[in-house]
Amino acid sequence: MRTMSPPVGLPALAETDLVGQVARLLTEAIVQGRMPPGSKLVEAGIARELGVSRAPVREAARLLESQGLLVASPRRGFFVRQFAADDIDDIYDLRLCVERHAGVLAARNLTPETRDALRRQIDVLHQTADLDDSARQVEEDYRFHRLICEIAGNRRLLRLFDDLASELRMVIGLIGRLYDDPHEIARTHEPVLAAIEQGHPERIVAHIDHHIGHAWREVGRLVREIPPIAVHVKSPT
Amino acid sequence: MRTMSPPVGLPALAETDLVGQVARLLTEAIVQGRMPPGSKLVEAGIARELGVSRAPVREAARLLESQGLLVASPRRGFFVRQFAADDIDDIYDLRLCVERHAGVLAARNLTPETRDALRRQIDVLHQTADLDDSARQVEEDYRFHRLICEIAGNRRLLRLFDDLASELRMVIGLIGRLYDDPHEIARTHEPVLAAIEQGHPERIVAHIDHHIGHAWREVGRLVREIPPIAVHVKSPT
DNA sequence: TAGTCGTCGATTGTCGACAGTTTAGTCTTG
DNA sequence: CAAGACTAAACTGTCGACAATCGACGACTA
Repeated sequence: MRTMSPPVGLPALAETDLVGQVARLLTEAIVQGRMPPGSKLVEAGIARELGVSRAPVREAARLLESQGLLVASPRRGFFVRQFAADDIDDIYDLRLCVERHAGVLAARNLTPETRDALRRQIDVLHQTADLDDSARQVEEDYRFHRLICEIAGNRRLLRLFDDLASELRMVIGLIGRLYDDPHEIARTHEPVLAAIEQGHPERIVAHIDHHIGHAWREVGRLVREIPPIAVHVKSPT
Repeated sequence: MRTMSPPVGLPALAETDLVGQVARLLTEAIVQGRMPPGSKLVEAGIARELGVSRAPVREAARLLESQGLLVASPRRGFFVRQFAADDIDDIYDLRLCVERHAGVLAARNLTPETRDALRRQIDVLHQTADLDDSARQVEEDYRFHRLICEIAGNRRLLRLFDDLASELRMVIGLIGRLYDDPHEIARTHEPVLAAIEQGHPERIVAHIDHHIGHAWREVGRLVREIPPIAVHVKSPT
């Protein structure tokens, strides 16, 4: 009798994963603000819109639930997660914790190739700054930070970063525009990279603290300014 | 003026959340090693055993998938996650990152009550050490570390800790017994608490590093000793 | 008129069924 | 005897259906 070989993490050849596709679409809709926080996810509606039955939609919703983008309220359905000011603080606090660590690890693993990748991404940030495309700017910003986590070489850390980023994208999306001066933001990434190249843990942490701390304060301020997050949407509590 | 039904202390009616119950049972079975890593989750089997249909089982499986306890292999089903030595390193690395941060935050938020709670938990650890109940010992150990994360006051950080703990319990469960001298382990928690009471971030980090680093090396060694866990298991019983 | 109760449409939770795929076991062939 | 082909059983992915429940609205009462 042969032992059945369990999955070993190779990229699935055929992307026939319906649940995965639905999950991706839902995630997109949520972080882009098309499904605002507090709004109800009507299973039948989504299913009809996508031309599938409710089963895959519910399974996808469970994935997002475990990821924190949706909250399940028994017998009332799934609702898009709402963020209070506390949540912003929790997220940024954790992000700070994660990125500090990632920065130190990245410095340890840095190769000429990965260093160039980081530099190129800063170039992209500068180029994007001219486009006046806020969403794109935020996206490229995250890509830089994500690169650091990739270089750190801890897959679980990377996944955590992605989860946090989803939530932050969602918050930032509903704030509207974030950057007053995209070029300024692009520049503030440079000392972070410089510190990583130098390799002094203390300097790395200090610069990351400064960089992310700034975003934290900025987002926190905006969230507190616009506390009534809309809306006529039905909330689960 | 609105006449809301005045709260009369009724214990929120029994959780009829079938999916949640199934998820809890599956989690338990996995971390206890009754469903060994690599084994296949046969939906119909689980469903029959629990007296439900496959739909709730699949939804529960999606929750565990997003949590990392199961991996989905399209058209082949769900499998209990397998851990390689790399995974152990990733998990402990992240845990270290998280607990350092939690320790510093906990020191900042420490009150007489929370300090006493930590002390009491160390007492429990010493008492449990006499029982020669390895599983219980591991559980109480985690409870101490979890307390620190609770005191830190970041809900997302706490959830992350719980997720990591699930995975670690699973690994430790299949290693078998971990503690040579439970009393020794209990004692090693004391300097951590002392550092938190003192409140010097550097001391806190240093002691947590020492404490968790020790576990990391120990578990890593054991995992490398028993590398490939051959799986002939087709379905859990 | 404010608050409560009853009714009805809308939605969720769960189930059983079916088609298509994977797996295990057997047989064939070089 | 090993490797490959073939067959049957087992399993997954998805669907549609149905009962239970929720939320909204209007009728009723004090």
